[in-house]
Amino acid sequence: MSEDAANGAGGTVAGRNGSDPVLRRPTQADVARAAGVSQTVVSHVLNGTQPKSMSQATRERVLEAMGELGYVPDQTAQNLRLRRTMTIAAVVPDIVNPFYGLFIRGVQDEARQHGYDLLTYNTDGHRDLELKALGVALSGRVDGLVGTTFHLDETDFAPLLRRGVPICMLGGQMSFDDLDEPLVDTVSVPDDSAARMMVEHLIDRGHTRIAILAGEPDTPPRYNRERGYRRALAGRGIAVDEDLIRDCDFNERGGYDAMLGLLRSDPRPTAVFAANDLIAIGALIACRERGVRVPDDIAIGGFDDIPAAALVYPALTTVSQRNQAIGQQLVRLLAERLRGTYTGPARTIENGFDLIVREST
Amino acid sequence: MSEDAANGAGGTVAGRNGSDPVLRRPTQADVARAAGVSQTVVSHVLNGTQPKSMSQATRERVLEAMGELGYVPDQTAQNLRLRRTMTIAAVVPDIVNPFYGLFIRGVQDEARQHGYDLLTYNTDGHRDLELKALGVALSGRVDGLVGTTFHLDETDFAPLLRRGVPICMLGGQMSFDDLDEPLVDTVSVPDDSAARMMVEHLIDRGHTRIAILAGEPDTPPRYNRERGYRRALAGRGIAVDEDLIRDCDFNERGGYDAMLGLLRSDPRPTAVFAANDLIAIGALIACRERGVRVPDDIAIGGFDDIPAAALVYPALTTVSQRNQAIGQQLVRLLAERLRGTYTGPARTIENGFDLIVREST
DNA sequence: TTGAAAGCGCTAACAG
DNA sequence: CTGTTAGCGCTTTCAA
Repeated sequence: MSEDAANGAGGTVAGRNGSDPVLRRPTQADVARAAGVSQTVVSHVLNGTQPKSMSQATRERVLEAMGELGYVPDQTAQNLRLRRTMTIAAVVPDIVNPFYGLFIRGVQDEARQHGYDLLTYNTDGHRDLELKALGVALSGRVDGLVGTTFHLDETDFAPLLRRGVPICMLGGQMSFDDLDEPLVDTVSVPDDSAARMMVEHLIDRGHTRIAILAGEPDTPPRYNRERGYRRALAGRGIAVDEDLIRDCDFNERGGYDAMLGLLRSDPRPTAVFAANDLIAIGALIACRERGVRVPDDIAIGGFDDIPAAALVYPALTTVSQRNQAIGQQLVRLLAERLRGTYTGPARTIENGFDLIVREST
Repeated sequence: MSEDAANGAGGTVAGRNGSDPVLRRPTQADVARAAGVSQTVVSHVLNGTQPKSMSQATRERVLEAMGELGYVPDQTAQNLRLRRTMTIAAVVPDIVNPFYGLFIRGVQDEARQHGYDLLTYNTDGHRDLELKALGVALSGRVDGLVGTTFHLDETDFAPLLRRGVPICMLGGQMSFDDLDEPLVDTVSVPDDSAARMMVEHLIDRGHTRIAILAGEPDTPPRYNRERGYRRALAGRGIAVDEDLIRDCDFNERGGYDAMLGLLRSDPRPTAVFAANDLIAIGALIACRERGVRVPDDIAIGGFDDIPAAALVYPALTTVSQRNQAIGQQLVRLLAERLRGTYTGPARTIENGFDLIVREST
């Protein structure tokens, strides 16, 4: 109502294709006109600049005009002018995977804490989509980047870094994790040590014929977890049977299919280490269907400690990555760079992990 | 390297607080200078405007300069100029809830299809956070809005609608769902009918003493699912025992706690309808702990068909909302409005649902 | 076939 | 205490 009147001549704009007319957003100029001041003043009361000097009367007049017009500052204009968007991007393979869902939630909460919005990208672990996600940072849409990628290396990140866009990644999954001098801040999850701990737990339970449902080939998690598996066996003097190392998709279906294959092998393994909980749960289901008792006939260990791990039957022994905390941690590192609080070389924070023994082993 | 040189005088800018110097992003002006043309021409080759007229030679020179400088158009400038951001916002209570995780994934995929990026907001079902999410749309950061809110009504959406920002919501959860003339497009999930179907299934199994773990008070899902529950009982001539209607949080903990309460009631219910799968899973765990067999002693039905529902033991009978499809559907509606392909009155699409009978009932 | 210039809405240096 | 002015990087009319 008052908004309509105050917009003055030409205050409305034709809706596209003849729908209801749409109001033009009021601008600072509109507010200034309504309050009888210059646009500058409006900007100043908006931003609280010139704290001492402005007269109380003017400020109130402006505030009132803003209220009447329903003025809301145009972020796109602020973004251009201030050269920042107060938005960060989070890149993950798949938000539906509870591990990344929790991770994103941590990112989200921490980002809000610092006043940042969050743009999310699912890459499904495909390089082209991962690159596309970097593109949004290159085009100035976001101020920084967190997340994890499977197929990017330092040269992919370089253009961003050169332009001063800070990047903080979930490490231990990055291809360039082995570089001497990391280029981006990372929270590193020591996948190999964690995997090793899990497999050693299996060995401690008396197993020697231990299979691994290793995940998708050519991905960092796969690589690191398999490495941990091999080291655990080697450390205890157990020979690796390559036939016990099985590829599979990182989800229930993958675990289910691969487990069926494993059940046909002779002799059967007495324990299996699944590269993530989704795989482990799929394996659990395969066993149940085939009448194989867990853990009596076969022990199954998982990885990630997603919420469902505690809920399946038998409850899954797994390794916790504290994923929500990782997301928060990452944003904290990023925020320090965005604020300029920290400007030093790349940092690596080693994330902890816990072996969580439940019923499946 | 070439980028450095080509930026020419003043091409670098001091990093904040003395870190490595950071390159200024090349602009169209930089490209124009390098190619010996005007900025206008650069813009034209970038956007393919003036398709016929430009000389091949010029175009190539410009393209080459772009490549050398590593030019990427500044989205914030485009946003301001074009008055659109190619970004939409998705508002959900909690992305960690698999129902919304899947929903978001659907939104994400469909949005990318149409060239839109996605800004996500978790509200935890709190009105203030829901309003904050609307704020980003008001400030011009996004071109449209999808998602679901618990505590907003038509008056909250009005300012956005007035400004021509299209909104498409997951209905059946909205407070103004009962309005004669809905103001926003909705994909409506008929919670009440679906809940009714579930409860009737329980009755068909011979149960008459049926409890409901109803979820959080004063939320639309709670309201609608409880209504379906009441109607099912009424329809079969079963009196409602108000003591069998229990509040709980929409998660496993809530289901667990409420179920323990229910197990203490005398006489015990022989079946319980949980307002979502997370609640149902919590209830399952409570039963297992107390040695109550499901479904023999108590049958449990859920709602949502999250992936874990098929994986718990016993596998959960539930009702599927086809949630990923809902997200896609919503974005499709939104995209039509953004493109101007559709400009008519608000549409409501009734979403289907399926009763999925597994082992828990 | 190309270029000059206006302006999207805002911030901030500077002048009065 | 308030206003003038110059852009941020881009698109798009209009003129040459």
